[in-house]
Amino acid sequence: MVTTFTTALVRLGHLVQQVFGDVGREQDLTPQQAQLLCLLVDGPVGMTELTRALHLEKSSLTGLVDRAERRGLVARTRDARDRRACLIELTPEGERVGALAHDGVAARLEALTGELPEVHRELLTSAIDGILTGYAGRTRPQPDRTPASPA
Amino acid sequence: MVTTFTTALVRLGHLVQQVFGDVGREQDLTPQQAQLLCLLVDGPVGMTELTRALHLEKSSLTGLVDRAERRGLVARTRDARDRRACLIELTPEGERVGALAHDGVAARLEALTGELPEVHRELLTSAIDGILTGYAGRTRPQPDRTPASPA
DNA sequence: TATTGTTATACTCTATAACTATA
DNA sequence: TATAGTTATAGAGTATAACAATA
Repeated sequence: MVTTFTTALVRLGHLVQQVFGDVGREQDLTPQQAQLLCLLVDGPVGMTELTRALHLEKSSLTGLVDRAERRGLVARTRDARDRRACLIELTPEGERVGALAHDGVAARLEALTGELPEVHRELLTSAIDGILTGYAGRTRPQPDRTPASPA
Repeated sequence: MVTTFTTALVRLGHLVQQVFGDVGREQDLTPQQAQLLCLLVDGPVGMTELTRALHLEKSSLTGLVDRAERRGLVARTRDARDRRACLIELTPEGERVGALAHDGVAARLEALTGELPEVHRELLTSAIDGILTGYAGRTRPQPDRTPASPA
């Protein structure tokens, strides 16, 4: 079915988006809201860190958080140490929905990959790890036109 | 850095989205337009087939094609055999930009994965292949609540 | 009747630029 | 001055429902 390695990667990317969309729809969340909630299940996160994790401009994130707050899923709290900053945390309802979304994504991906031998899973995990490390930092804000030289 | 396999898959999926965004930006395309153009580089495709490939409602696709058409990147042609249907094809400008986007995505992904041993690349490719086969068909339109039984 | 695609409508998502408040 | 976040604005993306044209 799939021919080249890069084609496989592209399709996998689409699949992951689709999974977030499908899972989000079950909880009446947009894919973006589902991703946001999944990021917050481990505890409060600041706006700046969220922009990096979601690859969004800060104003885009403001809107995303606004809508999630309006739906009663998250809350802003001022950071006591830096009064410019704020932390985004899940409300009780956000915790509930976020956990369902998080587990839903994990369950779907587990179901899809459950037949892979554990050895392969570990191998692939570390391989992906290396890929991710390679792209770290080279995101939009830096107009870096040397994609082939990691130096 | 990455702990679980599913987490790795999710991050890899986000990376692919990011690559489409970065590449698209260079050609002044939105990520969605970049994906559309990449799908059309092999030849004209009908609307219905595009909705499946992009996982969009038909009305959403109408808008996406409208905007791409307004930018002179694609053109609609009526299907002679079925006069309800139409085929979407790239304009000369769309061919140029689409090829740049397509090659840009491939180049970035190749650069990121170039250091992986060929054996791992093949393993990852076939693993993704299996994953994709598993999810095929079970998309939004069918409210199928049995994710574990491929029957 | 069913299918292909569009239109109307209402949100959501996103970026750029300008701004406020704090560091 | 620099950083954290918001506001204003404009455009793009998306889904639902109703529709037209063709099969």
